[in-house]
Amino acid sequence: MEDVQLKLSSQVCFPIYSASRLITKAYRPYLEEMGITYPQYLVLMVLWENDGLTVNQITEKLLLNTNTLSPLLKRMEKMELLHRNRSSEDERSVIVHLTEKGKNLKAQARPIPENLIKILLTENINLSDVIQLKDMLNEWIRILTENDKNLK
Amino acid sequence: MEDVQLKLSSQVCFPIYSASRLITKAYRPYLEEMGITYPQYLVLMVLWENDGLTVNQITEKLLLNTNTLSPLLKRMEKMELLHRNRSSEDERSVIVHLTEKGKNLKAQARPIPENLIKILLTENINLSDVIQLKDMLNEWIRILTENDKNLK
DNA sequence: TACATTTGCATCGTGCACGATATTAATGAC
DNA sequence: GTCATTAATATCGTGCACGATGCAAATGTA
Repeated sequence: MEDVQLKLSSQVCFPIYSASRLITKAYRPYLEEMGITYPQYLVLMVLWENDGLTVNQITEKLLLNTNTLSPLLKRMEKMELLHRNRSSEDERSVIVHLTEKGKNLKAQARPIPENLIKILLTENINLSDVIQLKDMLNEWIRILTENDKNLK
Repeated sequence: MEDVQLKLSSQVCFPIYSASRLITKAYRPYLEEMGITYPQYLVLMVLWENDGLTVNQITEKLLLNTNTLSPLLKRMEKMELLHRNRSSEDERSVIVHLTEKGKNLKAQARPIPENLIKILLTENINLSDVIQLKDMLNEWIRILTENDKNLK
């Protein structure tokens, strides 16, 4: 059989793509209770850890551009999860602060990671496998981010 | 530091999400030459391997639903990459066939996987690591697909 | 053979992603 | 100080994803 490389089953990118979608889907029931989506949950995690970041600082942490984040933050502001204010020091920057409602969701989110990992850990995959996978993906992210920068 | 689990850096789902987006982005320059997107490339790969599948058979291979695939296939038909015809045996089914144009793209796509893997393989990550990662993700996909089915 | 159920596909609405482009503020060069 | 350049966001258009819903063909059941 020729063209083995063009077979879906021999590709590594397709499993990453599918796993990403399925994981987002697995999060959905938990996040739905909180009235948020997975990308919104990511924004909240960033702000729970470090409130008062600029839009640009959030883009760097989530590896998303402003053309994705601006409308997303706008929706979250409308949902009263956060405020957006121009920085007085640099009028170009927009600083994002959590509202009380946004802060309070943290308590509700606390059990989510453990619930997810419970689904994923099986007799075939243990925690050290997961950590190894995380490290490997982070190395790829480093490479791909670098590669992307060089194309511009 | 409490709430370590809610820190972005300690999550494994976020690297999968980011890596997926970055990989799609890395594919883009190659696919742009062919005038297609990554999901369209996936459909082509499925059909190159096995032409004349029904929409349902494609959804099973790509783990996508018809509400994603129907418009996608419609766009690809408009681009003259494939034809969609109702099955005469089962009038509910739609059978998808590649056009000559769609078939011919295979030659152009042949070098893509190798180019991508060249970017990803480094001194820190070798081919057996990649295969291990692929196997692990496929196991997760199996679990998550099962988990998703149980919720319905 | 009626009729409820299931199956295969499509449509609709919403929310990402992201390239391209625009806008305004800050910075740099002279 | 003037003007080009850069930086920080925002907007627009297009293409996914996906839950919810609709619809017609096939299947199952009494």
